[in-house]
Amino acid sequence: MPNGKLPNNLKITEDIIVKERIRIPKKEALYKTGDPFSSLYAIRSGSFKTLIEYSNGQSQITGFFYRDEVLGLDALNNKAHASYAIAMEDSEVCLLAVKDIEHMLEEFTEIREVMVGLVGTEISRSHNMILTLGSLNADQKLAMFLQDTAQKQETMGYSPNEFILRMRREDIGNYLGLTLETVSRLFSKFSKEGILTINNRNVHILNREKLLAIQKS
Amino acid sequence: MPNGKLPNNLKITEDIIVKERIRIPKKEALYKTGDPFSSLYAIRSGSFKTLIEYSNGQSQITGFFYRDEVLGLDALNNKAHASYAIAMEDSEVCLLAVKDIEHMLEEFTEIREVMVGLVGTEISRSHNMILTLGSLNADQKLAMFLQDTAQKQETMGYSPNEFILRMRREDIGNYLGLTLETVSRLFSKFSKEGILTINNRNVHILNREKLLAIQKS
DNA sequence: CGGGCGATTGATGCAATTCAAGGAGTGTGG
DNA sequence: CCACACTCCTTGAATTGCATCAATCGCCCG
Repeated sequence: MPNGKLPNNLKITEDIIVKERIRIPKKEALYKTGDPFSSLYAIRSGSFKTLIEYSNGQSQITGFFYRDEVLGLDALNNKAHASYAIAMEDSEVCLLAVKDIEHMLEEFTEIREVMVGLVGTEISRSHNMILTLGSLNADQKLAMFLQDTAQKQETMGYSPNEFILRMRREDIGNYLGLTLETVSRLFSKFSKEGILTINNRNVHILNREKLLAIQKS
Repeated sequence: MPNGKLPNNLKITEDIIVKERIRIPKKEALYKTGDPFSSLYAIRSGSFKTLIEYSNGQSQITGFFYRDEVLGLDALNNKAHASYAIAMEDSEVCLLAVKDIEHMLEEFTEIREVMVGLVGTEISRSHNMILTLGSLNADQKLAMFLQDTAQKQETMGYSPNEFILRMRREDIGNYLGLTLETVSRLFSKFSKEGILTINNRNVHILNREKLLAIQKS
């Protein structure tokens, strides 16, 4: 499970994991800070952003999530969500209702393994984000973001070199610790350098080597 | 378990958790990137920093850890450590040898609860770090760091307002995404403003209110 | 007591932000 | 289906927060 995905062969009693689907319209919240930890959520279609609110009203996006990824682990700590999950487009999720997560872990080896994988993935994802925010410059950050997005596209079975961004410039900037203007300028710069073309939110990566070079510079 | 601590009442068969202590001298590694996931480590005395190495040779400190905190969760993902843990002073840790972590989880409800707590704490700690790195300015970052350190001191039963920093200015800077010079200047500035006194690594916080105000500004 | 690492402080530079204006795309209601 | 409004994006110019470069100081520790 390299990317926090649930395996397809997961067949669990419905009493433990309810495969109920729910629809979340664009811009609406799947969960909010303080919501009790009642479920994990596997994305079946669409995409989400997760964000933390800071006490002065600002907020920080902590991740973008796509099909087959799992949301909600931030509530493990104290049984309440510590962040918001907002749909970036009309989306569908499967509820993995956790009536009692300890109970669930007790019963099924399969679930245990899955949970350890999911949690491990989230930890390493977060550490990677700390690395990005803490030590990369703006060019490197955006290059990293694009590589990451490309890879997620590929994982979903789409072309890694041609995709639609689901979020605004402002969100990308917030996520990377930059302003929306800087993000926009970087897209223009990368475009001039022949690394990609960008029309509104349609990205076409032309030179992945160069992107990698920037990221590692 | 608000802070990733192991409860004192933890009594588990030695076959599962070996309470063996090992000593790690200052500057030496408890584990390195790539080391197989053989144990978790509970700090019994001393302190550690954890860091990720970036492909170009730079590194990013992801956390500072003190007595009763647990290290090693970064290996959950793929059974190998993704970071370094380096002792900042002569330290002692208890090995929580994980011969088979799934097996361990299977046997003991207590361990399951502890693990969920530890893992949840690490996730929320990481998210908090993303928030700090992504959206705070230099003053706010250092204020946050000092508050955090003060709180950890208090948790350990020491005065939250008077403590010794175990790391160099360079490490604080690296951790916060700043240079060592900026950190030094900020200490001087805070000192001039009567927020604290600092002599070398001895910190005395004089005005915690002001520190909080900076952090939330 | 001397060597060396760590910390401070100053001068300068630059990357990214801020402020500002205009343009382009999207959706909605007439 | 068009017009208007609104949100999002781009680009330029000025500003600034933090980094970089550099010199000196001072505290340990052998």
